[in-house]
Amino acid sequence: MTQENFELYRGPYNADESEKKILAYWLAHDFYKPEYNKVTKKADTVEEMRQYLAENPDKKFTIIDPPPNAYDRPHIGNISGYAYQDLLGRFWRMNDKRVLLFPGKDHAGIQGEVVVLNDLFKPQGKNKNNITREEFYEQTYQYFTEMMARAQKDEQRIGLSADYARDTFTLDPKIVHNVLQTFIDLYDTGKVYKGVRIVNWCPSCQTALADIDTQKKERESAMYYIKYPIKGESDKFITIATTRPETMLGDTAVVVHPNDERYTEFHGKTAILPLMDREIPIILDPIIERETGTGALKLTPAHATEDYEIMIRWNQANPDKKVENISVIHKDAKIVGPAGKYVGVTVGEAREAVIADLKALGLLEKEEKTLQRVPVCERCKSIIQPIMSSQWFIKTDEMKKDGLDAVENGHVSIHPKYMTKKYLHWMKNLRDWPISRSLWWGYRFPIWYKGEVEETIDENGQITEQINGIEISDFADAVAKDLAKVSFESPGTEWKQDENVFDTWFSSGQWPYVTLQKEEIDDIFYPTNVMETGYDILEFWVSRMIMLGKFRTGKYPFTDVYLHGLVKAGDGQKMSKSKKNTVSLDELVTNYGADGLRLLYIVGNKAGASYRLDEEKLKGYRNFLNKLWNASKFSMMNLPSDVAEWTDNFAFTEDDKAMLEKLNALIPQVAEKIQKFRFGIVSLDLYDSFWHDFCDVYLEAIKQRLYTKDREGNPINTSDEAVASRKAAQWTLWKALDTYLRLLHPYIPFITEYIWQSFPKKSGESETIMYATWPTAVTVK
RNA sequence: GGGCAGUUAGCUCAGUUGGUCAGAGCUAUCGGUUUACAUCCGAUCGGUCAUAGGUUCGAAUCCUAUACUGCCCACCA
Repeated sequence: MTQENFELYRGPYNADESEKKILAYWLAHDFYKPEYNKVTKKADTVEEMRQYLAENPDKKFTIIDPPPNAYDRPHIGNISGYAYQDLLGRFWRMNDKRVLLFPGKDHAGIQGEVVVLNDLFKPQGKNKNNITREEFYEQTYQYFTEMMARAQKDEQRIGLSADYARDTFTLDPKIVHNVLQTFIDLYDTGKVYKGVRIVNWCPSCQTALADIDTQKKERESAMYYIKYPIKGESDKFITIATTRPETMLGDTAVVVHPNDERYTEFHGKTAILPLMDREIPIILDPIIERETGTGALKLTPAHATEDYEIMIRWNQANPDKKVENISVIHKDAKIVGPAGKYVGVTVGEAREAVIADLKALGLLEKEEKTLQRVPVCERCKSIIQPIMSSQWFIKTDEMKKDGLDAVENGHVSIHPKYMTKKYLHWMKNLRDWPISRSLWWGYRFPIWYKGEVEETIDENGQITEQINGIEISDFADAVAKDLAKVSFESPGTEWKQDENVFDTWFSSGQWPYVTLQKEEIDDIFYPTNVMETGYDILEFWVSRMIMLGKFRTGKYPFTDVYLHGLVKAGDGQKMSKSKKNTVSLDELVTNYGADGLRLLYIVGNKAGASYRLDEEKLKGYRNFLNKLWNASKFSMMNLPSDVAEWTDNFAFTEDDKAMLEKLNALIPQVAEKIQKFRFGIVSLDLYDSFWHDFCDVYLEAIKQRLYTKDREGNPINTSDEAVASRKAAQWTLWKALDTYLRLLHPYIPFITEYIWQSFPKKSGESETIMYATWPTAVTVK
């Protein structure tokens, strides 16, 4: 690569063109690899790197880049993360560390599946009913592979100096195997179990949905007030209010607030469930709002999420007076179980019949019109039925201890600090983690059944599971009866694999070590140093990485967590396609340069704080790049090519000394603040110092000393004194610009590299500024 | 309802161990420059740092309360 390619052309700085040239230069070398050896100026072998880092364990710096959704180009928010990750990487690289930024792409579970069903399969007239699971997986994998290549280009364009040769997809076979191994380890150590739990069930898609996969829809509905007689007191009733009267068939209790005087007389008594004539206890829970409805809640634990929670709470506090749950709605949204004459009809039909029968009995006190917000399936808009279903869980009681220990005892620091409270609050309230999802796109459970698995509801409303027609009490029972196995491979042709896939967070929660293990460099780079991500996934992702990392490797996966704020649209609103306030990455990079955009992400911003995509600021940063460009051109017009080699005692003036002193103060300040994750704040000082101290003050002050000709072209400054003064100014100018370029490189890598290419350098100096060393103070005499 | 933040010049925001911290950029007004600068430079205007108490020799900075704003979680029987 010759210098002609990087000449300081006339006119304003053209960021787009210049950055593309620099990117091509970087990518043509091994600069992004931690194997790069700045002494030999080529990449070591992995073994040489291993050796070197074994002898110099403090010389490594690792960030695992959060993998964005592979099916799309990274959005403005993902890109902002890269700016911070890359800043840290470049800073430490200049500070003599072997830096590994590890890129990846996520398969994105349910979101990914929805996208391919709409964008890939629907246009072909295909859906999950007319293709096989294998076809689906194969085509989707192919589609994702193509999309990932595109996403990688965007990462490169923003300047992320990641080791792209190691770019890894979450469904890479090696990763899959390793993630499944973790599940098997969890199973072997008794930390995973299959249990019955309430889930959001979509009767149309025939799948369980995570809360996040549901939407709320408003609809006209009626509130029914139903009188439940009190046992042994024929003239007394307790009235409940409900919008879903059909669920009363599964009622197992009535709940009131313990301090509600209206119901004190019923404490400990029993109500008679109308229509079913079932005796149900009246229990207490302070979560009940006395003003809502009648202040008395009918409890249907099998078909209402909150009721289920109340039941769990009550049963834990009252083990001797446990409340049952009774299922009366099946996966097809029809009535089943101990529901008498209503069995077999749909939920809607059951509602009408129940109301009619209550009226006939005189137990319907009144009904009122009301607006109800019902959960619907995000995909097909069907109304969700909460039902009991068998799901896989991870026991979190022990992992939770690790999760707390990591942060409470300072093994992992969270920036900003106040987010620690969010984390601990979430961790303390953590319950067992349901990890199965009824999807096709993801890691299928390494669980095999000998025959079909069926879930049925018996005459008592209890879920029972059968394999090949044989009833089993739980998974361990199935294993004991040789009806189920945990294994990577199929145990035989008659065995069928569990239909579920893992929750995406189960796999991405293992990302720091599975990536490094795939490359067989985990012994070198694990644990990593920093996890840099958005604060919105602190609980979802960071916490899981900490717990699973400790479980699987015995070590916490990183020491610092930096949480960036979210980028909002120019109007201060959250960016979303539906609001039409998104801006394309291409547009921003073309107009302001990747460097300009990086400055927007970083300058003046702090951890956890959101900020807006402000065009005015971007223009300001573009001007800054142009200022740097012009100041550099001016400097080089006035610098002899051998200035870097000068070592004389210079005749410094007060201006020179002031400039060098300013830099001496700035250098450690920038380094210190970056190490404390305060790089956004200190960049203001750097920005200001360059523009003001260097351009406005120093450059203007030395112009008269630099000139060798006047306006008419006559020689000036020819005396010995003037020559010595010019020399001091030239050297100071060179030293100052050299220092600013280095200090600025982690923030604006492209333009600093571009200038560096033509900048006078000492012999033996790094060809790329990426491996130039962080500046040190100059002694001024 | 629970949790976490924010409230500083017209606008967007800095100000982390309480003592040159009352700031930056943009905007506005005025002046200058064009042998680096789609310009750039200099100057000016502008805030009782949400409100009320408290701690302190001293508080934008710590504590309490109040009022707004935003985000996350739960829920609406």
